[in-house]
Amino acid sequence: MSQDGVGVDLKTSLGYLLKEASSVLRAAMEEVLRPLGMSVTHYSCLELLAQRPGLSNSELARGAFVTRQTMNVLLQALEREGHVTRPAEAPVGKVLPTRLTPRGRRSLEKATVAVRSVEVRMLAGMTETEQAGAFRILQSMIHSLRDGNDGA
Amino acid sequence: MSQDGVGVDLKTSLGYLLKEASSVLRAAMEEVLRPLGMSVTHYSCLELLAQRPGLSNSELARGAFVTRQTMNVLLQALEREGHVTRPAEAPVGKVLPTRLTPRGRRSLEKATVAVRSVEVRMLAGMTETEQAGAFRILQSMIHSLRDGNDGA
DNA sequence: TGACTCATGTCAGAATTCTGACATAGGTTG
DNA sequence: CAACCTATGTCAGAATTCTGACATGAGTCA
Repeated sequence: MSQDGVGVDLKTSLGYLLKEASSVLRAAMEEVLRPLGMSVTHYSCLELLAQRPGLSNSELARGAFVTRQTMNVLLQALEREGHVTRPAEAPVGKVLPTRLTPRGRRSLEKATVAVRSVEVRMLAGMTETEQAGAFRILQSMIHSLRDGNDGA
Repeated sequence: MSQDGVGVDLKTSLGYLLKEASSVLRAAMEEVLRPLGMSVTHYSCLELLAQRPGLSNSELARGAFVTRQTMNVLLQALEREGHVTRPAEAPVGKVLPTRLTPRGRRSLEKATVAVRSVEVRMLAGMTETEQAGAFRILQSMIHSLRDGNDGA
């Protein structure tokens, strides 16, 4: 009655499982980051800046999967706490390139260790081949959903 | 510089990709549900009730990956709009079994069609074998993160 | 050059979700 | 039976994120 050919069976739905996995991952990350007084978005922002210094507010927002307004709020807090710096005026256009301070880098280091432990735990029991397969499949899903044709 | 052996390289991180996939999926679902005046959590709740009638508030919350307080707010709205019904008093304990009304069922039907189109699009380009592999891998991740053991 | 379009940073208010707290029901254990 | 523990439903307030809106800078095109 619930799946008469038209329903979405949650027990076998990849979308539902994806949401569950994401939820569990987020909870696990929050758990290890809480003792450091850091949220997941918080950490994502610092990690992005470490790997790609000089990212703008909007670029950080896209990388952390939040709106640029949300990232702006976070950046203002991080700036106030001395974890990141932004020039008072934009070198070009309106884009303000953001950079980690030494303090932000130290803060990130501890967080990275914690997050890495979660990622290692998540990958436990998966072979390298399986991990590569998972990577490819997730990318396929993302690509299919992004380049979406207009709804039929 | 960014991954001196200790960093988490976002470009190759399965956790990051998982978050991205989940984000894109959510956006795609919101896009098709918006014309129906329905949110993802909204839809999740109705779909859960269709497949497992009589679920309690707390069980629905776990199934939709939100807190029971959040689900309670949603259920009160759905009840007010006549999409679900709950008995005034608990048959046993404090648990209030929730059920879809005919109206809720009709509302869900439209949403299911929309969500199904997203899921189909997401799976485009994946063979049945790949889908089965993805399913197994996601379950493995969830299991490993839940029971902190290395699932090896 | 001027009009148009797009992306950005930012402020403000709304919506959503969460954390904290409380009372109550049921099971467990001594 | 009594004490304890867990789970549930619910209220209230806080935190987070989002949508709407505006001004500005850069690129495009006629």
